[in-house]
Amino acid sequence: MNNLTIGALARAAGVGVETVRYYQRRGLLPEPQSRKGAFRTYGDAESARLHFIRRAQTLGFSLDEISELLDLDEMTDRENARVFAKAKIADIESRVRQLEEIRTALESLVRCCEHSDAETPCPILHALATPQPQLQPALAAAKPASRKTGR
Amino acid sequence: MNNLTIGALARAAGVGVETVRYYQRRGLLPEPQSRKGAFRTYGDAESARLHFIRRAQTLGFSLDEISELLDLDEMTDRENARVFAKAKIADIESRVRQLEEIRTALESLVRCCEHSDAETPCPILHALATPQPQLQPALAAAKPASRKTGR
DNA sequence: CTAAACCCCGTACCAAAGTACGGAGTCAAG
DNA sequence: CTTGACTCCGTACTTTGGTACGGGGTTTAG
Repeated sequence: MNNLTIGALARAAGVGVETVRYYQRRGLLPEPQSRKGAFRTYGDAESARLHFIRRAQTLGFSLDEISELLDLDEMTDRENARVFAKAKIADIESRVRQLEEIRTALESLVRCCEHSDAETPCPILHALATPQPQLQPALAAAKPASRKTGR
Repeated sequence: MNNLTIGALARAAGVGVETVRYYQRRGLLPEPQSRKGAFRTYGDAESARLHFIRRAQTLGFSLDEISELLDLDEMTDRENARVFAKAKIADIESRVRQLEEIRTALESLVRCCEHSDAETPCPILHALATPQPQLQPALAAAKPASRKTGR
């Protein structure tokens, strides 16, 4: 319940005031009811939400997807929430697997070059890009909208 | 060395022809020298590169970052490549850690709702968004450019 | 009480990553 | 040798996720 103004909230999350307002317009952050005089005040809940949004974003989730993730929290339909959450988990696991493949390749690159400063090429990333079984958007499970990869 | 036209290449990666051309303009894909008549032809190298780009993208890397990753492959300056690669590895590990936190939270959500279909709220994501120690862009380590999170 | 710093709200503008379109040339099948 | 699908190239438009600005009002430190 630490009462923050929009500016303090924004600063705490390392974003601009305008960004906070933008998220409010998008419905990612609620417009708070509490006010100190004419100014809105924000508490820990909003702050946590904002931090979550930024974190999820750096991980490649779009604001729409983040919206879905946040909605899980308020869902009253437990059955549905479970299904949804499981889809998200699968998606996340797939991301982790792919990141680890890339990391492994980068590690080979580092090791490969460790003791030689030759100028021979060292095509590691080549191995990386092998025929992945075509990653399908597990995220769009419930809503078929947005991203169309094929055309 | 399977000779593909741009259309076949694009289809194989699940993108549009325009996207391939866009990547060429950005320098992510080379414009091939080989031609069959008046039409350019593409081989496995280009195809692999394209697949890699798409994969990295879904993981939240920007095209500029992907460009850097791909450049590692061709770098002759081993010393520099090593440093660069290590920074990328650190970044990837941080991403993985964060993804796993989110997964853990989602799993709690699933378990928490497993046996109760009550309508009480179940604020799991709340726990997720706890005061993360301010994620700094490890990616911008070598080049301070682009993303300015603070203002 | 006043000045600096901050909020409110609206509209406009921006960069990244495509996507669409259109006219012209080309290739391959029938 | 024509027809349909595809390529080439250029320019223009779109969506996403913000930023910037400007004209107010408000707060609070001095």
